[in-house]
Amino acid sequence: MCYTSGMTFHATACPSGDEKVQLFGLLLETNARLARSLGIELESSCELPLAWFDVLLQLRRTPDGRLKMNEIADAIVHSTGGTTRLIDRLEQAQLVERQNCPSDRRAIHVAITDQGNTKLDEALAVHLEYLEVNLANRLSGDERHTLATLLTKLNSPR
Amino acid sequence: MCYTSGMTFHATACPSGDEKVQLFGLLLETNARLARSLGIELESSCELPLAWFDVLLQLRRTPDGRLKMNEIADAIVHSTGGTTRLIDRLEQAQLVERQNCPSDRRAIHVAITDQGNTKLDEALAVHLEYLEVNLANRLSGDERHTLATLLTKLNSPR
DNA sequence: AGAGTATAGTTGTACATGCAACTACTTGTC
DNA sequence: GACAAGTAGTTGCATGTACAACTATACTCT
Repeated sequence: MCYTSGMTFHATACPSGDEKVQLFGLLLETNARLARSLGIELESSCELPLAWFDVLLQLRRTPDGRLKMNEIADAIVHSTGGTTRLIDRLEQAQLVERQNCPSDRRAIHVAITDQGNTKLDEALAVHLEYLEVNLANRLSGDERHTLATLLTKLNSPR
Repeated sequence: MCYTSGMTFHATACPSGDEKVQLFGLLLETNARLARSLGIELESSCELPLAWFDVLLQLRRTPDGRLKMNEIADAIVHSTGGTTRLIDRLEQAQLVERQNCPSDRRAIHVAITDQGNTKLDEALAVHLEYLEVNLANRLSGDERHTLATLLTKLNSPR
């Protein structure tokens, strides 16, 4: 289809080659490759699954190292059910702890522990090295800035 | 940490706010959100899981609608084991079929069927509409072109 | 205050995926 | 031509995640 000029298969003018479709595919693929290689790296150097790293990083970014379950779920783009069990595992590994929220008895605060902070520092060192190879080597500072801008637009709601 | 000026927690100068770390996080997050929303869309309008769509699209892009197992696995960034079962499901749904490869008796050709082509056309219509809303509405043609260029660089091996 | 609705989080269940071990075939080397 | 090494794909098993149903708490409106 669409390749050999003589063939006309699908009446719909073959949108599989559409510029937007290709771009979207490229985004999915790039992400999948990078996530996979980073995951392997983190797992093998720190025994830290990428999802755990992501959680710890979100907590670190917070002023007091603490987020509610649903905030975590949203930040890491998981279901709330999935997040419950993910946090179960992180808590069992003593990297985070659940705390009651005084103002809302339904809510749970998830706080990073000292062990969690230590682990995260370790992982960040690995991550930074990874980024040197996989980001900085491929994109200039300007390009990274542009990419960040474009992704932000893409990511914005509505 | 790194936010309130008075706090100095981690001696490592807090790389969680590093520009590259943030960019990488943004990439993961953007991708996760888009993949999720597209997945929901495709599933609800076409009963087609995103992974199936991805396989069909890869096959469509090929001159003769056919790929070997390991080519598919690489293209969609799955393990070969995972790909085997994914193709099992697609074959059971009669969207693709396995064919023996005459020149290498270990290899299997996976070919898209007529039903697969029909389903893919359906899904592409939904996808195109989705892209109009989520891509074209947010990024101009130039921006999309730039994004494609940057992602290609990121995706390139080495 | 009470009824109804909304929200936070957990749990049962199903399923998709990765990894490692395996079989079958091919290729290279002597 | 036989043996070793490499490659293609499948399978057992473990695990991580989503979805939907559920419990418990908060909010709203009268």
